[in-house]
Amino acid sequence: MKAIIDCNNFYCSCERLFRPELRNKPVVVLSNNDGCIVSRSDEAKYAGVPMAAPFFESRSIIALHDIAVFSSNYNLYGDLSWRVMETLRMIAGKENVEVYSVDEAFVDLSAVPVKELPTIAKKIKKTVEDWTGISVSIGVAPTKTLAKLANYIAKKDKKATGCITVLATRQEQQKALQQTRLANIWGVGGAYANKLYNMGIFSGWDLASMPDYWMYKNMGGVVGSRLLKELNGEPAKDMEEELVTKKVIATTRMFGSPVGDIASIREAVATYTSRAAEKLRRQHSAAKTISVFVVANEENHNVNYHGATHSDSFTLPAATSFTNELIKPAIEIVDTLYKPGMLYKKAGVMLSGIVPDNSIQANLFLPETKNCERKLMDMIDNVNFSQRDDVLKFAASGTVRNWKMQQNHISPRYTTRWNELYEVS
DNA sequence: TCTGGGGTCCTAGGACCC
DNA sequence: TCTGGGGTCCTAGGACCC
Repeated sequence: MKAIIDCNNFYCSCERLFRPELRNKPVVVLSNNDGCIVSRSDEAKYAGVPMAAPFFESRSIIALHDIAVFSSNYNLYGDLSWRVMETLRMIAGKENVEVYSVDEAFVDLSAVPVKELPTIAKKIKKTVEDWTGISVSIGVAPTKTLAKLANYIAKKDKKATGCITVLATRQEQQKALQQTRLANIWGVGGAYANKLYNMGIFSGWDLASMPDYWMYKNMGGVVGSRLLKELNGEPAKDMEEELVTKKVIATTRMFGSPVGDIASIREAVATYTSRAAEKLRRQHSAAKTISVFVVANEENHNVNYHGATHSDSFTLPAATSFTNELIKPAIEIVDTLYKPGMLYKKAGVMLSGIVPDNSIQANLFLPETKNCERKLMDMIDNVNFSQRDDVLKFAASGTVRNWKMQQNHISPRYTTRWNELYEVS
């Protein structure tokens, strides 16, 4: 059996942890640049705030219900996420935990007798909540997909389930599948859901009853076959090893407001490159190819028009993880993409052709300067990581940074900065 | 006029996830 | 006026090779 442990309204819970007066009050958290609503407390959901909708569209409903608004504070969420995951690793054993996202983890419970699953789930829930202050929901079932389904049911009616649902028998699974619409099944997105509704397939159970060749043909080949197995209790998505190395590393951002001067765009791209290189070094990799794109801020021609994207890439003579070696080609690409007189609203950097970094330790065969650069990178990463912020940066990244995103409702970094520490009076 | 068979690698695009 | 960011996997199709 597998469990999925999912933090309830994670970003909102993090904010409320340090603002106890907001407990039982409606709260929302915004995406980068204060663009969309990405997390809502239960009270905000009841008030009718839609998920993933633009912030400005909900302003009136937010004012009406006196809803607390926060810009996203990734320093805070990252730190609390780490605490939750550490707790799970301590309870279940490191090798049985797969961190799936910032607020979710799968836990392998195959060693636990079926009878004891509800008790264990309760224990996990209580421990995480006692140790971190973050409430969680838990779904348990034989496969990852059914565990996600169990978790969906646990969250849907928190009072009835106590935020825990175990689907151990086929009868329980059948009932759950029958009462769940397709779009809420893990692995069925909007495009497939519409297609299936038009074919007269509505519930998870309908889908689980289709033949394999049909799933292969209509649901994306082997992806569909795997989904069918998972729905029928046969694991097709295994627990994954921790520390899988990413194959693409991207850092992309909207600007706070449209930007026209090339100096700012160079700064932004240099900054994104630094961040991407940092992610690269964290997984002990080096990249061979860097691509850069900019998105123009053009007039809207239709609803779905998001402006023209211009991109180019550069393949390095050898894979590297050194920020300075990546910034140089990145800025050269900016210079070829940039058109004077144009306004831009977004830029991004992508690193690919990722290979293990073989110069992590001082390398006898490299010139001494290379080994110094490696030490320099390590030092920069250590300082920036301990502060959870860019204390040290390359000059190309700029100091004024007037292209930076808007964060008009940001909360303090309570847990990662001494001078922003939560105070008890 | 007639034009093989089998393979690899790469890229773009579509679907999905949180 | 104002709509995020960062990933994954898979397939199809083209280029190229012998």
